[in-house]
This record gives sequence, structure tokens and C-alpha cells, in this order.
Amino acid sequence: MGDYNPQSVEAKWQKRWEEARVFETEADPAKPKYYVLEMLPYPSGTLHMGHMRNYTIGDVVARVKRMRGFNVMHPMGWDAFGLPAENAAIQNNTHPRTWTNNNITEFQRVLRRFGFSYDWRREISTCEPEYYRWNQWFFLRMLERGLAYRKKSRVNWCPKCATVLANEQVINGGYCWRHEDTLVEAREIDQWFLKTTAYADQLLDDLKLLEGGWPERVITMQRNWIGKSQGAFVNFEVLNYLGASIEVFTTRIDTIYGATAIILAANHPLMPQLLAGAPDQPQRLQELSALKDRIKRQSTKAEDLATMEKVGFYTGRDAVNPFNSERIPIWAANFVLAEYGAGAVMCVPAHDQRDFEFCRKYGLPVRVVVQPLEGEPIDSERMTVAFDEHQHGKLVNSGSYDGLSPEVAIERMVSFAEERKFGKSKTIFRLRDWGISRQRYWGTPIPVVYCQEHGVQAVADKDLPVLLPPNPKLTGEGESPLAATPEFVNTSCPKCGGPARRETDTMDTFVDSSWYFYRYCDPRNDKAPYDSTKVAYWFPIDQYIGGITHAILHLLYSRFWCKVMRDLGLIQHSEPIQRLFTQGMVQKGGVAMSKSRGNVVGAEEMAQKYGADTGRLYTLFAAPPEKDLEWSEESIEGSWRFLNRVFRLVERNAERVRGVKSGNMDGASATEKEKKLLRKAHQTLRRVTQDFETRWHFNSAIAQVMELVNEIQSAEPLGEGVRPEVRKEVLELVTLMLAPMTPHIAEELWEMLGHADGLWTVGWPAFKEELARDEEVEVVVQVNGRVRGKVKVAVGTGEDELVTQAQADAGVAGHLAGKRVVRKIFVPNKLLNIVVAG
RNA sequence: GCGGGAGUGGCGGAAUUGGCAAACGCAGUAGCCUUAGGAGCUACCGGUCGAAAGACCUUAGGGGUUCGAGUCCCUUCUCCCGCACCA
Repeated sequence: MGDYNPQSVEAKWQKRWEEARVFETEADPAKPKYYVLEMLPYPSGTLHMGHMRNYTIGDVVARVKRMRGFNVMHPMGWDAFGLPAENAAIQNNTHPRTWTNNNITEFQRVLRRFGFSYDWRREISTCEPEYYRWNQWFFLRMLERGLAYRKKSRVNWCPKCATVLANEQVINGGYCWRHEDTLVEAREIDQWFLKTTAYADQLLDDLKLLEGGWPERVITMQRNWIGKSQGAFVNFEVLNYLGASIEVFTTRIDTIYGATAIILAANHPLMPQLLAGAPDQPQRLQELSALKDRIKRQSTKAEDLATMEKVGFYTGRDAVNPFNSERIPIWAANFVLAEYGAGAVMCVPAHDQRDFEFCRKYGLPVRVVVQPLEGEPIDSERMTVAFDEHQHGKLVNSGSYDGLSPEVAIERMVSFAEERKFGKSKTIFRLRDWGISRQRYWGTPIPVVYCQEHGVQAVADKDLPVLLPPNPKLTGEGESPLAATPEFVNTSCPKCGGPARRETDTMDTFVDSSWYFYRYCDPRNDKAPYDSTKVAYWFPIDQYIGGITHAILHLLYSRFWCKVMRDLGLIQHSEPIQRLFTQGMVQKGGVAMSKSRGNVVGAEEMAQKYGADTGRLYTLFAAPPEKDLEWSEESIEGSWRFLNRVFRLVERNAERVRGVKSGNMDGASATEKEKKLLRKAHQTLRRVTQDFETRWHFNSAIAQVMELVNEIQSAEPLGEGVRPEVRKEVLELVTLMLAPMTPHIAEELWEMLGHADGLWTVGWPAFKEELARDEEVEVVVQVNGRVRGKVKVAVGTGEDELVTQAQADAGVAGHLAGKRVVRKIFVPNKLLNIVVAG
């Protein structure tokens, strides 16, 4: 008798599952569905235990739901486009497809080795034309609806490579990754955008639908990213400059009487004109270029923005406050962002921390215009948002608005501004449109052509997919790789048949992952991205599991895509993902596993050494799933030992138990030992069921099972006082509870216990109510908060009866003798506290 | 700065609704078994005092509510994550 052999056990059962097609599913309206999904991996490098943790959690959920009778869809696929493939291809002089497909083959092999319950028939790979043609199809639908458009936009440009760099290729705060001494430049080129801002309101409002199902912090991150601000644009006329005015955006128009300056971003479009006629022009131009320079440098190191000094200069121009006709100076400063709002603000130092700092530094006046309703009035010497202005404030120094609350003032001032046509109410968002153009080869070609006659022309649906040319010249230098492939570029105009050039940019890979989970429902469809009836059955995704790193972009784009598809009439729902779970990272040495750090624990070597089940068990046991997990080679031994212990336990008992039928214990004839064991088993089952269903505390579920196994072992030799059918029931329960977590060894144990049919044919066991709870419990009796003894009471015993019993107990009675009972607190199953006088 | 989360033994972590803190495991100590063990088994394993029984202390610090607080409230500190001069 010795260790079990995980390699052979695991291979054996994986083969059986495959032969029996256990994990293949079809839409079946007669059965309740459950769609559980883990974020699809980018197939690069090796699968490490971080991946495995993600998939193990998903697999446990899938297996539990299956045992519970759900029709479970649990698919897997590959996020196969991306820059690393292109880099690897250049480096190894191979094709990105070769590199990618090799990795996929490797990933498949390792995933299969872990026995994850995927329906492999549904596997997709986003780099296949069968998939990416639908990216193109969706793009064309968006183009038709004005949701895709082209505009000039900034890219990172390395002058040495003469190529566009992705953000991750810009290192050390602004240098090229291949030329570490070369500063990356900004260039403006035409790029394609998807109009995510058209859905800004819905993306924000529908977050409500996700409450309860998504982690609070992910919802918050999304909300902040969308960044809705309710405010107003207000025009300030520029003095001595007929016709020109400066537009500012403010959420606090009620403080406009406190504005003591207008501040523009350095590259505000009106800046050159303003300076043109201003006094001391040469000096101001110098100041402007110094400021721009500074901004350029500061944007590279974003960490210490908080402490960054506010710098600016007076433009020499003044503006007029449209409310009180006051003349105020126009400044430029580094803390006003050109891209947000109007690129200009009114500076209200008394009621804004930034404005306050700025004005103190440059000696601009501070005027308080909102005072607390009660208590000490505030003064211009200290910054002032010390009270809740909206709740407890009233306006002062604000002409006819004096005495109003900020809310009312905002309302009236906006109306006034609109009436006089110098301002308007406006809601703005921080969210930007999604730039999808990438100057890369290994991505989805954007399906448009440029005709000399007819300009931008969409490729016709019938001509999809626009295929990537099979043999690109990849150098990592020069223009986009597709531009260097004439047979790809040169084409004809769909409208006139004349010469035309294809778009040579490819799509951001986030496009691929924005809708892939729909494709799983109908992965081989060549008429449409998917059949809507199939999607209607499976969607929404009941449980999505992945890393927090994708909390913003991937999920936001997916939500956007869903709404677009809904508006195209393909689906009915507005949110694709009902529940989201973000698991913690697997770390080693306190940092995430990564190739560059050299701390990767490969899944493969893990499976070699201990087997997949041990790896699965350990990742579930070592920490609750939402927390980061520090990998420990020492600790994993414990999981290995435990599985061996269970194996030997069943092995020892298999012979006796095989022929008998479990679970028919006659309560009356059960021995004490049997009762104790059964009770423990069913109590464990009750708690484990709860842990699986509601709390996902797999670590404590495992601890419970370990405790049960310890108890069974300490009751050994089981031969004495425990009949085979009782023994069998207990061992079966252990096996069933382990089944979702360590499925291979569980199948093996199940077979050893005499079951010919696979464990997959068995449902989740129901605990026996009468056994799962204690019929008699020990209650601790306290007198005046001090433990005075213990009494056994039947469940359901009332308070008074209990005191009688307690008094009957010699120890307790002694403490109660002759004293008046002031108060009794009875905590069922736990404790009785008696408070006595004196 | 704003938002979110967390602080429990040497370590990972348990502790339904407030009810015997430290379950389960790792590491460690002692012993048994073994030709051997990196296998298995038994016992111990938060701190102080004690030979022991036991007593007292202990969930980042301080205060509060309660018969009773790791858990609830106030407060201070520390750490992690996200956003970051968003007007």
C-alpha cells in the first residue's frame, strides 16, 4: 500500500469523460441553463498556476452546477491576435500564426491534463478568419450607423524604428523599447474610432443592473472611468477683443461671483490669437513654450501629480464675468487639461483647492461666495470646502442670488445664462471614444478601402472576410506591415471598380474579446456571428471569472458591444454578464508570476510532480479565491498528503463495502459510534453545500472535509461498531464532496467503492436534516458572565426549562443558591447566561 | 487628494445572524515504526506564571455599546489596490 499514482488515474478518467462526452452540451429549453466562463487566455509563454487558479475556480462551479442538475455550458478559447506573436515572429523568423498555433496546441494539452470540464467542440480562436470576419461584419454595421468613424489622433512614434509603438512598447517614461536612448515622439495620424461615448449614459445607468452580481469596486471603477459630470458651459467675453469669448466648463456655476480669473490649458485653440495682440507678446510666447515644455515632461511621470506644483502665466488679456461684468485676468496654467470640458476653467479660489493653491501662489484675490448656514463664517485665508456647501450653504457676495442655496442658485443661474445666450447646461463625460486602429499585422483587418474618386468605401458583406495576407514582411520597422504588402493594399473600389487602397491598420485585440462569449453559443455558424435563439437560451453569462486587471477596459468594451448588438436587433438583453468574480493573483515572493521575474510555477511541472488534483486542491485550499495566493512548495505537500490519506482510507475499506447498499441506516439501531460519524458527515455536507453555493469559501469547505476524514480515521478501526453500509455512506459523502474540486481521484474512489457508472452520473447529495443538526447540545452556563458549567439540553428547549436543568446541575446550582435571578440570556446551541443580584 | 479593500500565532488562513478566538493545513518539537526515509503513525505546538492542574493576557492602537465584541459604533495608525490637477 502506498501513494496513488495521479498520472495514470488522471489520464484514465480524462479518457472516460471524453468517450462519454460528459461535458458536451446543447441548448435545451426544457432544462435550466448555467453559463460559466473564465476569461479566455492569450496563448503565450507557459500556462502557470495563475491561469490554473482561474480555471479551477470556474471548473468547480461548473461541476457543482452540473451535479445540481443544470445544463452547464463551460467553454474555452484563445485570444489569439496580439503584438507578442508579431514580436516573436520577427525574433524567430517565423510566422505569427505558427507561433500562436504552437502555443495553442501546448495550452490545450496542459488544460486537458488538468481535467477541466470544457466542451471542446465549442473552442474558438480569434485569429481564424471564421471568427474575425464577424469582427469585420460588426465594424461595418457600426460604420453604417455612424458608430465607427475616422479622425486624427496621436500615436507614439519612434524615429529610429520609423514605426508606431504600442503603449507597452514605450518604456522608462517615454523611450522606445528597442532604442532605450530614443525619445518617443507624438504623431497625428488618421485612425478609426468606435463611438463608445454614444452609450455613455447607458453604460453608466445600467451599472445598476449589475449591483449585487458584480464586485462593488469594479462597478465603482467603471463609474469613475465613465466619469459623468453635470454642469454648464459659460462664455466669458474677452475684453478689447471684439467677437471672441472664452468658453469654460463648470459644475459650480453658483460660485461664479467668486471667479477671480479664467485659466486656459496651454494648448487651448484660442491661445495663439489671444497672445497675438497682447502686450509684451514675445515674453508671453516664451512663457507659453516653457509651460508647454513643462507639461510635456510632467505627463511622463504621473505618480506625483498630487504634489505637482501649479504653474502658469498671465496672458495679458482680460475677460468679463457675464454675471457681474467684473474684469478678470486670463491666465494659462499646467493644471487645466486641454482634453476635458472646454479646456478652460473659471478660477474660484475660495471654493476649489486647486484654484486656491494657484491664486495664493500668484497673488490673485480670493473671494468667498458661499457661507455656512450656521456657525463660524469662513474667510478667504483658508480653503473652505470644510462644510457641505450644497447641504448647508447659502450664497453671499453674489448680487441678486445672495441667500440662495447652491442648488437653487445653480438652477437659476443656468436659466439666466441660457436666456442671455452666454451659457448652457451640459453633462460631460470623461469616457472617450475607443480608438481601435493598430498599425500592426497580427490583428483583424479593418474592412474599408480608399478610392481616389469615392473616398472611404466599406467592403461589401459578401466580400468578407478581408483576409490577412499569408506572407507579410515583418521587420518591426517602417510603416504598418500590411502597407508593405502590395497584393493586399492594391484593390478596386467597390463603387466604381477603379483603383483603390485597402486600409492597412488592424483592429485592437480588445475587439476580439468584446463579444467572443456569444460565439461560444454557436461557434461554427458561417451565416451570422451567432444564432440569436441559441444566444437567447444561454445568455446572460451566469458567472464570469477572471482577473481584476480587466475590470475596466475589457468589461466596458464588452458592455458597449452588447448594447450595440441589442440595438442591431440581435439580442434582447442589455448586459452580457450577470455575475462577475475577480479572483486574486497567484504570487511567488510577494509578486505576480512573470517570465521576466523568473518566478513562474508552470502548470505542467506541477502536474508532473503531484498530479492535477493536488494542484487544484492546493490552489483552492491555500486562500479564499478572491485573495492573492502566495505559492509555497512546502504547503502543497499537505494537499498531496491529504489526497493520499483519503485514497488509502477508501482502499482499506473498499473490500468490505463494495457489495452493500449505503444510506439506509436505521436510526434506532445505530450505535453511538455510527451516529457520531453520520452526524459529522452530514453536518460537513451541510456546510460544504453552503460554501459551494453561496460563499465560494472553498478553503473552508476543504478544511471541513479534512476534519471529517480525520474523524473517520480516529474512529478506526472502522470494523468495530460501524456497519459496512454506514461506512460506505460516509466514504461516499467524502468522495462526492471532493468531486468538483479533485474530480479524477474522486472518480477513482467512486469506482473503488463499487460503482460501475461514472461519478458524473451522480447528483449532489442532499444532507439528512435530522443528522445535520444536533439533537442534543451542550450549553455553557454563565453566572454573571463567568462560566460556571455545562449542561446538556435537547434542541428546542425553552429558557425556563433550561434554568431548571441548570439549577439541577450541582456546579451551577451552587452559584445560584440564595441569589435572585435578575436576567437570563439563552443563546440556542451556545450559551446560557444568568445574571444574579449581589 | 478621491474611491475601494485589508490588518487574527513563525506562515497560509478559520470563526452563519455578536456567543468557548486560532478550525484546517504548512513549518517546528518529541517519540514510534522502519535497513533507510523527503513515507506512515502518535503527542505537543499564541503569550506570561506554573512541576502540574490551572489562572491571567491576546484578533494593529485607543475609546464606546452589550451579560458577552475579531465581528457593531467612534477614533488613531499601518498596508494594499484603482483613479488621479476631470473644473
